Amino acid sequence: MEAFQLLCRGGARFDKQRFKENLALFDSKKTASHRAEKSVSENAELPTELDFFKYAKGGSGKRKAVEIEDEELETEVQRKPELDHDSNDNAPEKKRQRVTTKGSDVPPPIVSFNDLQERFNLPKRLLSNLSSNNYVNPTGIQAHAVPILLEGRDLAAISPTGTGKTLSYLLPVMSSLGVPMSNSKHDGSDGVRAVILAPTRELAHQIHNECLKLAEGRKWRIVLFSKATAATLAVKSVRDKIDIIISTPLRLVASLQDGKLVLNNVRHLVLDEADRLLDSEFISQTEEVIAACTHPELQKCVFSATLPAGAEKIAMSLLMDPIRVVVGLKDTPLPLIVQSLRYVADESSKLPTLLTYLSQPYNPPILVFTSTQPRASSLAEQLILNSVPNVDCLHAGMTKKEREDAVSRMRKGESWVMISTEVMARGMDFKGIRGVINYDFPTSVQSYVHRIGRTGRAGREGLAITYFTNEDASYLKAIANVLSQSGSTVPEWMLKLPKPSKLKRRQMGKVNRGDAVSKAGNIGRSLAIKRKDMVAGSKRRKAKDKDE
DNA sequence: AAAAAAC
Repeated sequence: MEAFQLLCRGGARFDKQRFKENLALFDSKKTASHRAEKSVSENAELPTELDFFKYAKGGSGKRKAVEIEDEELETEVQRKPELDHDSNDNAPEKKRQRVTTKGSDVPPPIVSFNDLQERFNLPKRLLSNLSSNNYVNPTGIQAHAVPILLEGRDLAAISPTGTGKTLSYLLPVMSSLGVPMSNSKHDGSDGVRAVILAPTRELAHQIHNECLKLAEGRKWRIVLFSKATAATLAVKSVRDKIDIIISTPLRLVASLQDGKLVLNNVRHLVLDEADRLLDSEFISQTEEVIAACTHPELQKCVFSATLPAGAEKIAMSLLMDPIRVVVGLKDTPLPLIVQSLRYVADESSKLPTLLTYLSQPYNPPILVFTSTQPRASSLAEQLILNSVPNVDCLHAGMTKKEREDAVSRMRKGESWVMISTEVMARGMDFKGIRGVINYDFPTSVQSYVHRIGRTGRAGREGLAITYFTNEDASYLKAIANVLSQSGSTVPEWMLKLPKPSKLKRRQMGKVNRGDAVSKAGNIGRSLAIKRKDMVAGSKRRKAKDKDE
């Protein structure tokens, strides 16, 4: 491991001169990356039926017409504030991100953050913290979600990657809490008042940072839950002064089971990346946290860029009289991400293809996704051995410190090529990421959408390239559909590929996509799934108890 | 379905 780190350092020298040259090159020739990619294709022998570039002349012609400005987005929001039906069947050529809401008595959206002061008496400090952190105008999801949450309603919010979901729940939660627990005005009810759940440590950390920005100037106690903080919170007098806990589910569950944490005063529970937190691997933990939040005035909300039908049903069953807000088309990436699919024949041609790509001028930093931890490590090693500069690696098999260091290098712009696993796929907001390469094909539509959503954030452009081999053929159609739906040009033959079996379609999260909102009675099935998961969860817990 | 992630 140490040897690897040394290698990493050695290979990771920051070559400012080259960096400058690259930037200069790219400012004048925006299409160079496309050309670089095309020249690579000469290396590979393509079977005619898989010759992507034969069909994809000019790459993303359709997409160029789609220029989304934040301002445009808002006018759209103002014009159509209260549409009352699902947008799933809308034509994909809709250029702008539109917002659809569903539910009873939906509060109207805000136009500017200042509206919040009149309508909800938002603390002045929060408003000034917004502007001092350069939050000027609310995004579509913020305009809709903030008033809904401030009215105390439960909410399911679906909005594309990089559209400001975090602020959409932090702002109303902090406003609703009103006065920090440390303030002497509080002596009645004691204990943690808000819990925010996220699926990875890195994401919890990032949410914590955002939360601290809003907290500036007041004595909020906002805790990024970890082993260390869990120990200090075992003391009731400390715990009772906590305002917000941000955590991964399992960390909270561990403390709950130890009896060292009580959540019976929690008034706000947020599930970020909700579909992930409700999937079969996480749901028993998530449910345990939800069950521990016993306060009758508990407000719950779920946020994600994707919400497959199964997860949506579970989410809706958790919420009380919920409002559902969808920005854009569900399970669809932002249109300002230029997406392409790249045929690489087989496993052995992936590395040469990537090396060629990285040997040409490209826009750093880029994020490269692999399917497993060992593949991430060894790919990073290979790139370093091949003298690729500023290569970095991040997966959950690394130590906490290694992970933190990698994130900080990324934030500082020191990494040009970050090799990672799914751990980086969701929620992480590295503003500068120019491109994403799916070195290994994503295993679901949701994974694809979240992975490429690491680029093209907050109105910036981004590039997404997905390698596919012959082995990935059965999943290709589903991903090709995503490209097509979000306005990228896709070769006809990909869309005409035979439908994968029903099993495969379910794997790709595509089943029931059209009629996602439970018109049909699939509730029995979803309950069955839920029960199965709970049994699995309790079995796991029992096994754990035995161990201890 | 499988890997990853969560402690």
